[in-house]
Amino acid sequence: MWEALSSNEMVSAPPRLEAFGRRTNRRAGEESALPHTKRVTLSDVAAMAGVSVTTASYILNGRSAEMRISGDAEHRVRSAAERLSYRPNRNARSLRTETTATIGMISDHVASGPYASAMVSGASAAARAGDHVLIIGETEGDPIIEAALIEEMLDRRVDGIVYVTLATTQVAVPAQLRETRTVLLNCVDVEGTLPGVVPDEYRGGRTAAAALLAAGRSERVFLVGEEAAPEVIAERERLRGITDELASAGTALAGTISCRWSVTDAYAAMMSFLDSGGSASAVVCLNDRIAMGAYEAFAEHGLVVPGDVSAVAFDGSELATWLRPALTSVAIPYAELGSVAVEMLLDGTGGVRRLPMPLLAGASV
Amino acid sequence: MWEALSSNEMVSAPPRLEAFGRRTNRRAGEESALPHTKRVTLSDVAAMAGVSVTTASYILNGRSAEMRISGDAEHRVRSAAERLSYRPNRNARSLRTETTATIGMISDHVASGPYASAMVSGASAAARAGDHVLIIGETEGDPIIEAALIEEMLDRRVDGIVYVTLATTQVAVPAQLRETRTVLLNCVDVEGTLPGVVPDEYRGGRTAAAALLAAGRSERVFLVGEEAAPEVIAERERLRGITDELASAGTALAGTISCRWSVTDAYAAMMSFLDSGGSASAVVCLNDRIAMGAYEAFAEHGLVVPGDVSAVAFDGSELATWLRPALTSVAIPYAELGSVAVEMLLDGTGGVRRLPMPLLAGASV
DNA sequence: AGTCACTGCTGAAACGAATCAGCAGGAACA
DNA sequence: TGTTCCTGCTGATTCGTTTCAGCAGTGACT
Repeated sequence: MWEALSSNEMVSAPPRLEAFGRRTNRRAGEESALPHTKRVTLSDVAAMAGVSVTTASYILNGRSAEMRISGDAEHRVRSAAERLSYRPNRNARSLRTETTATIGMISDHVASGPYASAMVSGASAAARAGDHVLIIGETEGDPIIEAALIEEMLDRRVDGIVYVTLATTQVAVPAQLRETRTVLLNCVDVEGTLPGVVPDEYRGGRTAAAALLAAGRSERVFLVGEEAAPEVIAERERLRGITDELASAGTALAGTISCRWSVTDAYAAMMSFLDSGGSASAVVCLNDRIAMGAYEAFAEHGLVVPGDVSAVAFDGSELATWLRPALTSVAIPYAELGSVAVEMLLDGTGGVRRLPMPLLAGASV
Repeated sequence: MWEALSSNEMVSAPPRLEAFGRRTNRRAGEESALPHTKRVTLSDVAAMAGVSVTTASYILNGRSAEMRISGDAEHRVRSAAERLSYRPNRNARSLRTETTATIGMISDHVASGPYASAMVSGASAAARAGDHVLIIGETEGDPIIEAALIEEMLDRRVDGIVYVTLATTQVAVPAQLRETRTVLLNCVDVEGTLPGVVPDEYRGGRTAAAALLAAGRSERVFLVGEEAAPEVIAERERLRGITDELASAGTALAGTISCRWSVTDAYAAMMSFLDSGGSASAVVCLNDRIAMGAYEAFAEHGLVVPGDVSAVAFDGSELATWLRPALTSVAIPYAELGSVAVEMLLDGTGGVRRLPMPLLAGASV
């Protein structure tokens, strides 16, 4: 019914498998030690099925209807591909199509630190769901490494780049990023043009304050944490949310206990606050570690959480569940941030998305 | 002195830059919206320098001496490349050379969890140092995803794969991994053939025990943690190290307080131990979280660390420094594990390397 | 004058897929 | 008996590199 017209004198009978396995070794004496054994190519499949490479390509790319390929040919090609366990060479395909099914992820300290690495796995999962893979690179905050990594990714013709920062900040992104599709993750573009995704810190702030208000703690509420650098959005927005929520209940923060965002600093600051006669009915800690430091200071002063003093924090890390009593914390949805960023990249969605920060209820309020 | 012989009728005078910028747009009416603007290719560089593509390639690959290229031609090519800011297309190069300067990293839960993500950044840094990039994929422990990811990476012709597990285990790796160079990270091959790198858990165990002995705690020393699944190496080796070290001082473990490796479980187990009249001079906790749970139980029983009871643990996570008093912990060198794995991959080193687990001294002993 | 070696390059063929343009052969129609 | 249309394919080109094999031109030597 059909004629084999393939260039290398093949006729209908499919050659034996073993023969094929070897045929692909073109040059003699090239049995490399460890690396890739020569893999099956499309032309092997075509030859085995007795069709042209063109036809095989159309079939395997699902264009057989459009190209009016007979069911017979289709079946022969598919089973040949199966028997040879053919897998297309992505590099060759990419060269031709200018798409690589690859997403670059450039971060400052995300993968290294334990805090936000869920962004990586969220992104990785979403990439997989969209039939892409993730190339990652860490700049360690060095602009030179950053530039090199971006070049590297552009050289590999990634389909897009996710640019991610550990802290929720405003960033001036390197100009090269505008050469490809880019989505910002956990940061926003100073110029306001690039799409991105961040936690909704403002509403998170309101959530935290609302939790305290619901428990009747509206007086002597202190904020614990440091005023952050101007490019850090998180602190400013959270504070705005807290203030607004308290105001809506006719009250306000009693003050700020200033400290860096670490356990030991928070412990020290809270100790000196308490030592000097300070008294709080509730504290809003800017992250879970600060809350841990505060807990330690409370314990040392015989203060019981939540009886004597309530605490809410931000992050929703595992640490919050480890403390006794478990800490009520407004969570940063890291994994979701990562996956949404990748989805936006693949969809082509624009604008800045703000993801809700869910309240992780503990027993500290 | 030289003649321009390039195929497209170019003569010596380098054409204007702008002309080149456009020349590469072959088909008309193809100004795509966002994605890659057509990039400069090697033939653009060659044309501008008035040499053949071959010559340009040799020069830019540093083979000019070997190929006897004149300094003049070399200079012209290099400056053309510079002016056009030429960057080679990695896909095209990979297609020809069968090497991609890419390393695949397949993990079960490494990137997602906060614990071991430093392995990723260690690997990423080492990859960068070796002029490679890292493609990551998370299997979430699912063998189907795992197989798909490995295929994906082989399709992309990675130069090698780092196979990493969250827990230090013995694994039976998927057969496909043997198609490429593979290094195991934080796990060892059941068959014993694949190279890999793991923490030296046995010596880590000795280190932990030695720290207690040095402080004079040799009696009533309890192990806290659960007997792990048989494929988990960490627990068994640590225990062997602890036992041997104590034995060398003529003593032995007083017993095991069994619990899962989490804060709450450890707290509960330690509480019931203490409630039922148990008494320890020291505890060896199989990880930092267990120690945190133990701390909480000690505090509740009015026991002071290290006065009443000493504690050492394993992991060396940040948590150890957050506790009061700071926990003495035998650290898992995650970042180093990651970088060593990549280096082994690039070097071609074989065998299983065991990295020392440094003692992170706190104030708990 | 003829051979030779050397210098400084170049043409063309890969690599593995995607895709445009077209071509036999048969059926349908005038 | 042509012409046209449809079916079911295929050849050749392209993507951007690397690299093998070879080729003019020059000077040195016999």
